[in-house]
Amino acid sequence: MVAARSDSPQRPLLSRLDRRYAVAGSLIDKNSTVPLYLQLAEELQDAIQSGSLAPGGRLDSELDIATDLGVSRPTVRRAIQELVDRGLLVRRRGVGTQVVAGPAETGSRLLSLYDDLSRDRKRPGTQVLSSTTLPATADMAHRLRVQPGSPVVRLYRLRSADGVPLALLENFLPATVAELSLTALRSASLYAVLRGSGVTVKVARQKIGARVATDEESRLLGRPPAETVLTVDRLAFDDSGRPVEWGRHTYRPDRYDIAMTLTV
Amino acid sequence: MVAARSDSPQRPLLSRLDRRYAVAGSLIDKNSTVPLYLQLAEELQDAIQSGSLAPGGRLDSELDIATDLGVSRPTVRRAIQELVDRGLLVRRRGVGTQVVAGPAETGSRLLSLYDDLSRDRKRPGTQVLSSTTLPATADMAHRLRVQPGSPVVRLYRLRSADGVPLALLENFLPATVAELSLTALRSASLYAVLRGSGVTVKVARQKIGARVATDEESRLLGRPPAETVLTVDRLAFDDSGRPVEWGRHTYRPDRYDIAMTLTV
DNA sequence: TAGTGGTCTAGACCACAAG
DNA sequence: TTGTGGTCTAGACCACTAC
Repeated sequence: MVAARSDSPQRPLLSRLDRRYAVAGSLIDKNSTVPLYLQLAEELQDAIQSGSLAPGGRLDSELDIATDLGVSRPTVRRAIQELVDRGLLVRRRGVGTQVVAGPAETGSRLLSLYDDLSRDRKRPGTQVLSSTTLPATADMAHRLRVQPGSPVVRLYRLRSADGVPLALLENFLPATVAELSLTALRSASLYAVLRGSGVTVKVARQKIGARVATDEESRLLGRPPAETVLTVDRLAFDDSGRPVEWGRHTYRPDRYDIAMTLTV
Repeated sequence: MVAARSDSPQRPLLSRLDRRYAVAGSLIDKNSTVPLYLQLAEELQDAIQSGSLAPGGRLDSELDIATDLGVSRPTVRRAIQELVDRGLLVRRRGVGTQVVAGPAETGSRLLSLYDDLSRDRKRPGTQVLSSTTLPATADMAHRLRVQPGSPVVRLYRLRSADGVPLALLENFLPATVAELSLTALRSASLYAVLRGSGVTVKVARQKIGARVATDEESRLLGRPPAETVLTVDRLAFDDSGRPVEWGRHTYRPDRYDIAMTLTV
């Protein structure tokens, strides 16, 4: 409701502002450790997803919101930009900011299958099929920027949702990157485990494709032979720009697809 | 080269700054219509992709760059943020900004297949197989936020690269959105044609999956029956947040995959 | 003409990492 | 302690849209 432009223009501007301002005090907490622009972004997202801000509806101007909330315009702009990046708002100069139509999609469904499943309340499970250290092939060495022959950890995991096999995850990591706890890997995503070891994944580049499953993949995924699989080939980098993980994943396309929001 | 921190710390700081400053004048043009932060972002991207800024290399601090170039720190921050979003740079507080390893990937490969192919110099071609207006089914009406039965344009196109069939593109648009020139569609992307009609696509939500091709798809794509196809199901919105296009696309996975960069 | 978002400035204080 | 990026302020001018 806050920052929602009234659809009844006959109501005086000032009283609308005043009414909102009375609520504004509870909106953002300047003493919180959470940045103001993130607090405001979350408030706006809640308002959109709860329907208080209807699709097609216009927000108040950035300056109005800033005045109402007692923050600066750049802070408001940054909050709005967050939601533009998430595909929930669109802006036009000379016009204003409007809510994008359609259902409020949830998270990314891009980087962590485990977290995706958790968010969808799907009860994720992980079976570590194999965990070995082997010398880097030329291909691995090239991708991971290590010397050929240097030790690389290979993880091979079967990810399931509600007990049904969903994906085969093959990952390669330079052995120098981290010691991995197999126990932890059963109940968390690889990136979460890495974070616990001080490795922060910041960027990933990936390619999505499709092909016919191998016999092994079909067997492990509990599918008839020669079915289709969705594939993801990913290289992840940490916060110093160094490659820390190369992943080749195959998904059952009858039970999973990759969702994303694009902004121009 | 500009803004590259020297790897030889014995060189005095001041002379490094002076040397860069001499170049700085040609770097950005304050009278250009191109925003300063975009000019700087392009300069930095060129420096990274040309190898002047090596993977793992550190940039000068934001304040140093701002001083050198004679712009404010927020402008420099915004330029750097652009490249962080593109997955070329990573930042750590207390440490600095570093270049992400790996080959400089080109564009998005996400929204416009036609533009992707052009960028890769692949000579894209389009055959409009069908262009009809039909009443909206319940499914179309729900997605496009129109009344069931209201007129919807259905486009069915075969996209090829260097003469080889690559993808089947089926699109539905509310007839009120735009008049589409079939001639223009043969030599441009749908979104480019829409833009010419005053419709600006700002946001799109899509799901990527895979399945076995239908007989018709196999025939049109010039493939044996029952091969795998990569599928994209997309809903696009214009700059007022209104749904303007629903697309169902199928790709030959042996000749195309979907590449993207993710940032956390 | 009035109002909107887009860009830019010149400061400030802070949390964090490293020496 | 020093330097880094992270956040925030309080202005300013502009291009564009709608009336």
